[in-house]
Amino acid sequence: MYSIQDVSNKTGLSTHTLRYYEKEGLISGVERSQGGFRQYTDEDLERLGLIRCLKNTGMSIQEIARFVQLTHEGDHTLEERVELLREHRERVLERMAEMQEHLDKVTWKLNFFTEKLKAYQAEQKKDKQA
Amino acid sequence: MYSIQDVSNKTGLSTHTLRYYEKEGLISGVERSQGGFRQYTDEDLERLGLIRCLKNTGMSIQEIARFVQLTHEGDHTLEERVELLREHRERVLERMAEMQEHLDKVTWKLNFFTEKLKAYQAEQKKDKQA
DNA sequence: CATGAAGTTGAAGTTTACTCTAAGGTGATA
DNA sequence: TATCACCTTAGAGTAAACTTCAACTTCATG
Repeated sequence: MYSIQDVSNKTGLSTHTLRYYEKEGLISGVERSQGGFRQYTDEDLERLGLIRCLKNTGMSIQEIARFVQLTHEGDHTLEERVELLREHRERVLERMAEMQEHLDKVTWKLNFFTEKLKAYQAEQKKDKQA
Repeated sequence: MYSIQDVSNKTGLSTHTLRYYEKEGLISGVERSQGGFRQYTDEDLERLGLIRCLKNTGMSIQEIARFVQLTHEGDHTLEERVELLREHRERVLERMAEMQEHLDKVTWKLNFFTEKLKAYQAEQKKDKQA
C-alpha cells in the first residue's frame, strides 16, 4: 500500500495531478483507509503505468478515460479497446514521422546558421587584426 | 503577393492563427495594401515554413518569438540562435526517444489485448455452438 | 457605384490540463 | 494526548494556444 505521496514520487505525477486523474476517471477504485486516505496498490501503479504511456504519446485525458471505462465494462469491450489502441498507435506513428521530417528541416537550418556563424567569426577576427 | 486567406490555404494555419502569430511577434513586417490588408510575399511563406517546423517539433510560441527577434537583431546574434536551435534539437530527440519507448509499451499492450480478444471470440463461438 | 465577400482591430471566450487555495480531518510519534 | 506533517474536498485560478465576436473598412465585380 502506497500513500499518494509515495505514488507521486514513484511516478513523477504531482499529488494534485493524481487526484485530478482520479476525478476524471483515469484511475478509479483506489482503496481508502478508514479515515479516507488513498491507499494505492501495485496494481494501481501498473494501471498508472499504462496511463502514462498513453498520456506521453499524446492521448487526451478524455480518450484515456474512455479507454479505462471500457476496461471496466468487461470483455465484451475488448474489440473496441483494441481498435482504440490501434488507432492511437497509427496516429502516434504519423505524428513521429512528421516530427522527424520537421526536425530534419530544423537540423538543416541549424547547419546553415552554424556555417554562417563561422564565416561571421572569421570576419570579426579579420576586422580586429586590421 | 498572397492574401491572408491564400496563406491560410497554403499553410493550413487559420487566418485567425496567422494574425495571432503576427501579434505574438512570430512573423513581423508583413506588407500591407493601401487599405491595410496583409500582403504576404514568398519570403514570408518561407519564414512561416521555419516557424511551422519549430512549432510542430514542440517549441512554444514564446520561444519562437525569441528566435525571430534574434534574427531581426542581426548577425551578432548568430551564436545565440545556433545555441537555441541546438538545444531545441536535443530536446526534440529526447522527446522522440521517450515517445518511442512509451509507444512500444502501448504496442505491447495492444498485442496483449489482441490475443485476449481472439480467446474471447473463440469462447463466444463455443458458447453459441453449445 | 453598389454590394457582398473578405479583411481589419481589440477584446473577450474556449479548451486542455493542470495547479493552488481554503477549510478542514487523520495518523504516526514523542 | 498533543502536535504536526500529510491527507481530504470543492472550487477557484493559471497558462498556452488558439478561436470567436463585434463593429467596422476595403476590394473586386457586375
